[in-house]
Amino acid sequence: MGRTLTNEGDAEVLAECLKVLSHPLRIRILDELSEGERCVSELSHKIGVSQTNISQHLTLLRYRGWVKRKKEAIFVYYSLSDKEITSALVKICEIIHHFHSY
Amino acid sequence: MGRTLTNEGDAEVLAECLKVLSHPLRIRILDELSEGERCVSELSHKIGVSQTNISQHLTLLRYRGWVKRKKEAIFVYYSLSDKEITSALVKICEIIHHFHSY
DNA sequence: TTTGAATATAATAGTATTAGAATTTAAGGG
DNA sequence: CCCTTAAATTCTAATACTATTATATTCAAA
Repeated sequence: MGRTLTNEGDAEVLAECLKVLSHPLRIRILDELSEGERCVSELSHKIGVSQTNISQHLTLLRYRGWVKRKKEAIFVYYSLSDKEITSALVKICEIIHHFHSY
Repeated sequence: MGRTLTNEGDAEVLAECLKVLSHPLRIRILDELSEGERCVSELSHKIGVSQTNISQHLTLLRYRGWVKRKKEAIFVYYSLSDKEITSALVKICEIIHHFHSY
């Protein structure tokens, strides 16, 4: 088995991507969206944090390509930008799980 | 497909684990160690950052269970605490890669 | 066109991370 | 012992993150 990453830049980019996932709220948002699209207030209620805070995290997730936005009347619905994100999360979960039996 | 995480606590723990991996230097350290065990000064030279800094990140990686330490004479050798960490990194890399074509 | 609900933005403040400098500990060779 | 090298620790300054508060925007309904 050779080296995981070919050049230095990859580590930077990978780290940045992982950092987006390294927040409990963002994980829970993605987790919730894996069930289907949700509007901000739904997420806010279900997860139990302020609308403002949810909105900020959604902005970051959208900016980094994890979720997409759909405005409908007065509501804004968010959903996973890719169907496979759910299984990706599951896989990452399992991998981490394998080393840290929590 | 159901929910990714069963309860809230999981998101916290998963986030903490991912946070450890969310730093370019720590990724490069794990990457380097996937080739075999290395002492601190080797890592410092290869990666090109100060011994102090490498040492700090190694301490974190060890504390969180990613690497192990072996003291030999005046040197301290670090290695992956689990052989499969390399393939885990590769997998996570591929998963992230799939969404963010970098 | 005023009101109220849903969302976003801006500014702030507190906290956490990080890197670097200096210091300390540990070990071996003279 | 003293000196040197390797590594770890401590402290500090700078920066980055996060949550909160307050304010603004958007839209629909009355």
